[in-house]
Amino acid sequence: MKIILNGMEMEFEKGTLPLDMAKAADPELYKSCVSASVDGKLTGLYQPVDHDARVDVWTFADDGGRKTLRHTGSHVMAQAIKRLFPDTKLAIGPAIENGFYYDLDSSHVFTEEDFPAIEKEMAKIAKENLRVERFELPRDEALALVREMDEPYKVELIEDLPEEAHISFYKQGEFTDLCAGPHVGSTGKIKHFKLMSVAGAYWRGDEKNKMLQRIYATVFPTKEELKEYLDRLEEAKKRDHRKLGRELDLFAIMDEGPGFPFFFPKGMVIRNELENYWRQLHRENGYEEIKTPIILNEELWHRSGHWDHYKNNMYFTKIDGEDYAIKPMNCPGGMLAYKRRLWSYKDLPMRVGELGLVHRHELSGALHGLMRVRCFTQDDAHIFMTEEQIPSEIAAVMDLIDSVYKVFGFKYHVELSTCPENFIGTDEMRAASENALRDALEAKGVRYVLNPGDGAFYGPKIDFHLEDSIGRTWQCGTVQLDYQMPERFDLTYAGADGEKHRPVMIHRVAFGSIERFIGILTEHFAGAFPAWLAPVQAKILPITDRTHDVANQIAGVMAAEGLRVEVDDRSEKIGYKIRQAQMEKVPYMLVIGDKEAEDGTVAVRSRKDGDLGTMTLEDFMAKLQEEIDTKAHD
RNA sequence: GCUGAUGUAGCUCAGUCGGUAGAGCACCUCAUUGGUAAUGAGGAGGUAGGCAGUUCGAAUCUGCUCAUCAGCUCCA
Repeated sequence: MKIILNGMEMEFEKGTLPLDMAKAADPELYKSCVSASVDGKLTGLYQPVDHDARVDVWTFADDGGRKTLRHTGSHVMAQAIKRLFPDTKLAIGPAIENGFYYDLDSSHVFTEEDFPAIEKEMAKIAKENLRVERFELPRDEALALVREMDEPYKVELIEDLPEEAHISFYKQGEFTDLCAGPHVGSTGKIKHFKLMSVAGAYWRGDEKNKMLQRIYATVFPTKEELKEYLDRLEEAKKRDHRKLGRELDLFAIMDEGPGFPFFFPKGMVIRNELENYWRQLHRENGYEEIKTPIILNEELWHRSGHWDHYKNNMYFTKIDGEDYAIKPMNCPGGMLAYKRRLWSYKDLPMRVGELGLVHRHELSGALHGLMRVRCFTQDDAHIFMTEEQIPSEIAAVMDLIDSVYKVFGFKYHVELSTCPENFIGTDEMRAASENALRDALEAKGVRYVLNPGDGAFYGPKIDFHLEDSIGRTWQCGTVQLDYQMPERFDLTYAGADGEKHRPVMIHRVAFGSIERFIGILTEHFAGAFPAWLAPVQAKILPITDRTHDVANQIAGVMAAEGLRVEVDDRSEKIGYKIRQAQMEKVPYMLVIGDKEAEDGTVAVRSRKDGDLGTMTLEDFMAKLQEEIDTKAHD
């Protein structure tokens, strides 16, 4: 039969294993191969190929290889756990991004203290080097087997499969598990592993179901790769915005206000610079700005649909005996602002921005530093437009968001969420709005993940996701197309025909929330903010008391130009002052000794490149100003 | 909200068997006036997250509660 093996055309006997194909093709590949796919389907190295096919053999460097090794890792862990805690019932144990997990139901409550024992047993299983063997059973026999094994979760899984399905199992020594596979050939491959954490997880991801115990772990082909991964995690922890926020005195969340962040003077500098940038950008792109109240009466929220669909996340209050709500979103206020007068089609598209403070009652367990809070400021805007204007406005918003992320050097991915089950509009509106967003993505050639039913109750959305320091992604920007609110609020404009027409609207944010964005930014730059955002742009460090006056003069000149400077005039040695400024991640340090004081120069040190030598104050200021104006970052 | 873990000085942490707390950094004072990541000496700083309980005695054991961390669910 004819096989295209990793792009090479080759000839093999029917029934050859991908493993043997690799062996014949390339000894290097044979040594490092972990898995294989046949015609794009991941089936491993040990399922014979009996027809002409494209076979790709994967190493650990490939997704398929990683997935396969880690999947076997989860079986080895499950086997170890079954040996140590025999009454444990197994649920599911897939490979994930950086490792694998297994969901377990056990009378034993697993804690990290159990890890060494489990790891020891896993090492033993690796040493036993058990063959991992696949077998298939018809559905009824498979059911009988898992019933006999007393694995209720597996029974449930099989019961959901179609009658005629043939069900695959993998067996290694005394351990057998229902599993689609594939796996590596033997447990001896699972050598360099580590159990990471235990957590609860609902059976089948549904909070109405029983909560199982999930053990996270990882496995790598070599000791070095495992160590490198663990080191990288350690490094990433140092970038955690919660830690840096405290160390750099930017922001904090106190026990007295869970989910309600405080911003300190240095954090406020960053926040204000972001807002200045935002305002300028939006002015340039034809946006106006408004501010709507934080508290509005309850009736408004009935009209908007929030009462029916968002009540659980809202805070309420009473004023003069009347019911009021604290806004969880800015749109109803924006609707009222639009309705203040009649508009003409000539006024559209109307782009109205608002840095709006919203409050949402998030579940306590969901709170996470600045990333997930209970009050935050959205850099919101509502665009009111005619239907014809939809494509160009969506495209413009996507470009705007892209340009914002480019300024910071962010990579991001895009997701399209379609209307949810509780969507409040008609089927036509659902189709029109979903198509408009899909068309916009496709016209731009943007690759996206599809999330069916994840949109807002009033419409579908395109989300922009940014990564945090340990690879978790957070939704920041979003573009939502909405036919609903204009309907509910009876928004109109006068068309060229003199008749009233209904506008369509876009809800959109670029930062998402200023708080979350600052959290992501802090981790992205590891606290070393570019000069335009840095709370202190230059720190002036006199070497002795003799140069204090000159240092203060320099600071005065710079501050007069709007630069953010501090003078460290403590009687400490220069090395100590530098160390401290360096730890504060101040972009520039100006060392002022007798020499500089006499010449009227400054000795410049950059936090990144160290000593830059001596230059005139004017030259340094021009350089710094240039860096600020271009929003340059490392 | 759910599962598990954690909570000692501003920060990072130690504290054995239950006998009312200790270090480093930071802070303050004094001396030192120094050239690119830590000068030295001294001082101040804590109702042990909170509330109960057990005990002659609780940071330590128990219960409840609050907060945080990891994950699930949910979301900007």
